[in-house]
Amino acid sequence: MDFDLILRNVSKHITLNSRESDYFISLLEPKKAVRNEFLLHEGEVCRHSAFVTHGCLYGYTVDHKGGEHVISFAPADWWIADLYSVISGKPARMNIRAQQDSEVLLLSRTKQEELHIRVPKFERFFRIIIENSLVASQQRIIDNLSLTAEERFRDFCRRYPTLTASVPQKHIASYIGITPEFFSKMRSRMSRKR
Amino acid sequence: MDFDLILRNVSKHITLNSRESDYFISLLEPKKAVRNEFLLHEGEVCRHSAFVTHGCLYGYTVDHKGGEHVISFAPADWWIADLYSVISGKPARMNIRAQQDSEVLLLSRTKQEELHIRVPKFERFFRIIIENSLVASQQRIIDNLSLTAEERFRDFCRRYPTLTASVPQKHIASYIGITPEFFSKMRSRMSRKR
DNA sequence: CGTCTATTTGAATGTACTCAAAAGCGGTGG
DNA sequence: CCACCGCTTTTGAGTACATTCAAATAGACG
Repeated sequence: MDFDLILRNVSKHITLNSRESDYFISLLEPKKAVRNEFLLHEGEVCRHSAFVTHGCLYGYTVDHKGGEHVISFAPADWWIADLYSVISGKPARMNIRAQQDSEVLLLSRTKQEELHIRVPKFERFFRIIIENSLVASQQRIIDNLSLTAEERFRDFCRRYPTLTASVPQKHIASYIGITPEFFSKMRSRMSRKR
Repeated sequence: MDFDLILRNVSKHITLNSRESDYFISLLEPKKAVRNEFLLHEGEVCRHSAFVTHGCLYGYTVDHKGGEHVISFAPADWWIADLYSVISGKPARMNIRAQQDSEVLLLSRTKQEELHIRVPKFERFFRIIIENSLVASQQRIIDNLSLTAEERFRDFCRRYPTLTASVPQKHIASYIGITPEFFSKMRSRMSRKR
């Protein structure tokens, strides 16, 4: 069933009875996205969080010189959203796109708030999810400040072995904060040395 | 009173009656720290979140080459902790120190969990606090990837006008991700140009 | 005052970027 | 099934932004 993955994801942190599960599922809106389709364009208000059940999405921003910066990858079993926009109701700064044909479950902020009221355990669930994201986000800041590009790349490979093979190199380059050209040179240097 | 600031901080997101306020306050442990005192050493387990009532703390990591990287500043009315360590119970990667003589209110993770159970509203409070931190943290990643050092510095001045004057330049340099030497040159270049 | 740390200045260097162009690769249509 | 088109990756030359190391100067605190 399509909802198995998300229910297992939720049950890592809180325990639901079947009424609660059913209610939760009733709030979710399944959606398919084909390769390269946008789930969110910069400038729109982001009204949903997306849980990925199949495929992979990614979020990126565009700077004032037109450079694209990949902020996050969301393979199956991950959540993705422009949290800034979701929280504030202001236009998103991020674009969210499907890297491959993908399927997601959308949870609107409105329904999420209902959920918090009807099943307060979910307040806890999302607190924990976001705590973990914050830890990861802070670690990424530390890594960007203290590691070389090569070390950041090795780290990326260790942490996301699946992604390393399946996403275009230029997206990995962008994620670790270097240009695709430099990334290519770095890789050939790395393989030459060992 | 010493607890006014934290109660006003809490009331930005949830509403407490006086019994709840009193209970909350009873969980807090006031602590003074003199200039340069450590509240947390890297390697220790971080068991508390600290709310700053007076003064200013900062958190930094040390990389394998001995370089220090300021991760966050916490002036009055802010929270600070090594969240990674608090959540996981593993040794902290961060050091937390007082920049000036400061006063904080400590909330241990254990008591925080009690609090979540006895007054579930606090689950909501901390979710919101952490959501905001995550947004800020992601924005910092974006800025580090897309802005020049000079732009990051201007941004820093806009966002933390108070800190700009009161913390040593080398800490600002570290926070925005450059060396103190380059920071100094950059500043003189900036003032020469305008 | 004197000491210690923070800041400034300078010269040499390195890491990563830009721009340009070639090569590779995948998907699509004839 | 092959040829072509567009996009990704590679390669190279020149450059810029920021670093390192060393030393001088300035500030803060006891």
